[in-house]
Amino acid sequence: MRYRREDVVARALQVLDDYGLADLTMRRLGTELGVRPSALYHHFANKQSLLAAVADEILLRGRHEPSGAWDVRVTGICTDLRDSLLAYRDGAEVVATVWAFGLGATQPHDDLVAALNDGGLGDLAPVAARTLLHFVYGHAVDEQTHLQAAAAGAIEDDVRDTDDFVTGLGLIAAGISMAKVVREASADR
Amino acid sequence: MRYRREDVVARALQVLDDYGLADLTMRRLGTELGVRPSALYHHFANKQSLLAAVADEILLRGRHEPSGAWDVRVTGICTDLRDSLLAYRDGAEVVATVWAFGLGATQPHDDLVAALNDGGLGDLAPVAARTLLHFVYGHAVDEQTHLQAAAAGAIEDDVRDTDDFVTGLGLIAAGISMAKVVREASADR
DNA sequence: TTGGTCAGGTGAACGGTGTTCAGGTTAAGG
DNA sequence: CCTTAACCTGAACACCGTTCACCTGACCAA
Repeated sequence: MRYRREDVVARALQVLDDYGLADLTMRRLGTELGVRPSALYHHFANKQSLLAAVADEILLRGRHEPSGAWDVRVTGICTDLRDSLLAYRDGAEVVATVWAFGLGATQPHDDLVAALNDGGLGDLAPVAARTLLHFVYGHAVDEQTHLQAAAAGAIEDDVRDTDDFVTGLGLIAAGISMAKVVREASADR
Repeated sequence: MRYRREDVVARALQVLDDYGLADLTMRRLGTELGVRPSALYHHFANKQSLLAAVADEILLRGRHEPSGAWDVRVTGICTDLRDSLLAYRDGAEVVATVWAFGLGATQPHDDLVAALNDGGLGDLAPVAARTLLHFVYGHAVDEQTHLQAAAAGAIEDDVRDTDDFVTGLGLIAAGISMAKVVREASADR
């Protein structure tokens, strides 16, 4: 059996979901495909590139085209992003890392900037977008970490995290609305 | 020469600052101290514990006792934390990871919750504190990553990041103030 | 002064990791 | 059919964190 790039990515995503990021190793993935680890380097220059492709695949599978008013679109992008990250084991860490290293996973950022620009945020749009992303990624990583720690020990609250996410997101959204008002008021001067 | 726990931590912090997190290995640290790697396990149960001690040391060295009105204290804690993270190479990633894994680095969180409680945020205090932390950690990690990428390639903007930090922090602070007002208004009902 | 205790260190190994590379194999297209 | 290129092998390299039986030297009580 010979594989194409997309086959490897799909299998990597499955290994990630089944065994976690720590066990997503080139040897493990090779074994899973019935192939030597070195064969994987015909599809990806290194492991980071593989993970970048996995991150993009995670985002692609959970993507909803943003629609509606700019502010509901902003919160929609964030909650959809969160759902995408939580849909696969360690998904948040993978996507956050890839994004931080600038190797991919730019879709959520681009969508957010577009929505914020439609909202008239002007040059505040990029800052606001990154602020939102830092929150979503940080919260999702936290949630997934504690969720996995709870799976091997004491029981933790589950529903709490969703409320926390909505509340935290609302906090930032409120700050953005406020900044928009201030911006427009100073533009009238 | 025989070492104590604190000596090892100090040296680890120096290795981190000089060579980065990737090169802060048990073997490297051992060599730096003129000691076999196995000797380090007399001071720390594992590498994670070592890193936790390093993270706490980073925070301790940059710590300023919070003072003033609750809201200036909140922004003060955040900017001081950012300064602490940026004071050492890869400091942000180390502290953020230790905090995420729940192995230490709780001081900033505790300080924030205290300040927000003084501000009458009530049960919103923990959520607001974590939202602020996610922003500070995320922004600092981003900044340090791009700063290091710029050190080995194209030139990047430096001052921009500080402005972005202040702006983003202001966004969240505004959201918190707004939530506080809403909270107090609904309490009058 | 002596003898014991124990924190600190040694040396060697174990099982893992990402990555490289010269060469073999197989499917597809002219 | 034969060539070409994509795919894969096998073996090695240089690391990594961690464990464990054993040694050593400073300190303290007798």
